[in-house]
Formats: sequence, structure tokens, C-alpha cells
Amino acid sequence: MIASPDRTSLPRTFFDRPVLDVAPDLLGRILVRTTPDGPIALRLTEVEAYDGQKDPGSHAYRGRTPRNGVMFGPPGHVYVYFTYGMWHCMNLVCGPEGTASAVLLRAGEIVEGAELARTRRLSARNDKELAKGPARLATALDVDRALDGEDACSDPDAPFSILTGTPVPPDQVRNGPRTGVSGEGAVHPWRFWIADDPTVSPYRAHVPRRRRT
DNA sequence: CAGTCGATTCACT
DNA sequence: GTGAATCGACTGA
Repeated sequence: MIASPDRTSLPRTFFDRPVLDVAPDLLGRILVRTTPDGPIALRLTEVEAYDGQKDPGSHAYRGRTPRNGVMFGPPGHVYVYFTYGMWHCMNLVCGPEGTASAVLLRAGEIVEGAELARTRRLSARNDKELAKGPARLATALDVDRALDGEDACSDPDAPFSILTGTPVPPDQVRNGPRTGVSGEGAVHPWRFWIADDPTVSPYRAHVPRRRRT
């Protein structure tokens, strides 16, 4: 039996906590992305924690820059970055202002607006692949740098809001090393996912790129 | 100011 | 499993 999801919005205080508490607590929550074409709702199944400036894996490790500035701002806002020359990834900022922690949203299950997501994810072979991976997730939800800094805790009709949903029991939460993270940051087991969920992305260790000729 | 490479994905072998 | 795609942020000289 499936409990009906709680449509209450998560308050900002939810994100104003240590990022390692917030990250696993986000599993099972519903991210609502309101686009001009309509809403898309995503049940979060996989996330990664990036713990402020002391975390070598974090974009904030070397201090504030124009790109990562939002991470240093108040919790509950969205940090979007552009990478590999073609993809976007989105995070939710955690902890008090100035601490620069964030949770990368890595994967989820589209629970509403799949028809919209499919038009943006033409290479997906089935609906489970629509948001299986952080760049796929951002693509499916039509997220790019224009949305960097958006407040996800303002109102339900804003570009982003997050609903209480149905939190995942602790015994269903798994954790392990973060995907694609290089160097010292790779040791932290700060990737969290829902056990046996078919929308969780496969783990890949970081692979240094070979030099181009 | 040039070199390097990334919190990745996709096509192809 | 391997390599290309593609560009902007960051680094170090």
C-alpha cells in the first residue's frame, strides 16, 4: 500500500541544518518544477552532500566566485552550474548563510508532467531514464543557469518548490562514495539513495580525461 | 592569457 | 568498455 504524498511545502528551516542531515532526509520528497508549459513533479531518489568550504569535492572549496556565489547565500535556494560544455546540474543550498553547503540532486522519479519531461529527454528509452543522473534530471526539468539562485521555499507557484512527500524510512536509505568526484573528496560516503529504486543512477568513479592532440 | 579539466552523457565497438 | 562532445571557470605563470 502506498501512502498518499503530503503536499505541504518544506519550510526554509528544513534546509537550515547540517547538509549531512538534510541530504538523506530529501529522499522521497517531491520537487515541483513549475515551467511556462506546466508543472513537472519529481520524487527524489538519489542525492549527494557537499559540505561547504572544507570539502575538497565542493565547488565552494576554494572560496566564493561568481559561479558558486549562491552556495554562500541563504538555505533553500537553488544552485545551478554548467559543466562539460553542455550540461547543467542543480543543488539545494543548506545550512546558515555563509556556510556554502549544498545537496546535488542526482536522480528521481517523474511523478507528474512526464509528457513535458519526455519532450526534453528524447534519448531516454523509458520513463525511468528521464531523470537518472544529475544532468538528465536538470534537462528533464528544464533547468539552466537562468534559474541559479531561485528560492525553492517562497511559494508553490515559483519555479521551484519542494513538498513533504513521503520521507523514506532510514532502513531504506543507502549511502556510498560520491559519483565522479576526484581527489580527497572521493573518500566521503556522502551519496545517498533509496534502496533498489530503479531510477537511481549507476555509480562511476572519477576518470581523469586524456589529453587531446 | 593559454592550458587544463570538469559533481556527465551518448554513440559506437 | 571506450572515446568524443563542447565551453567556461579556474589556475598559475
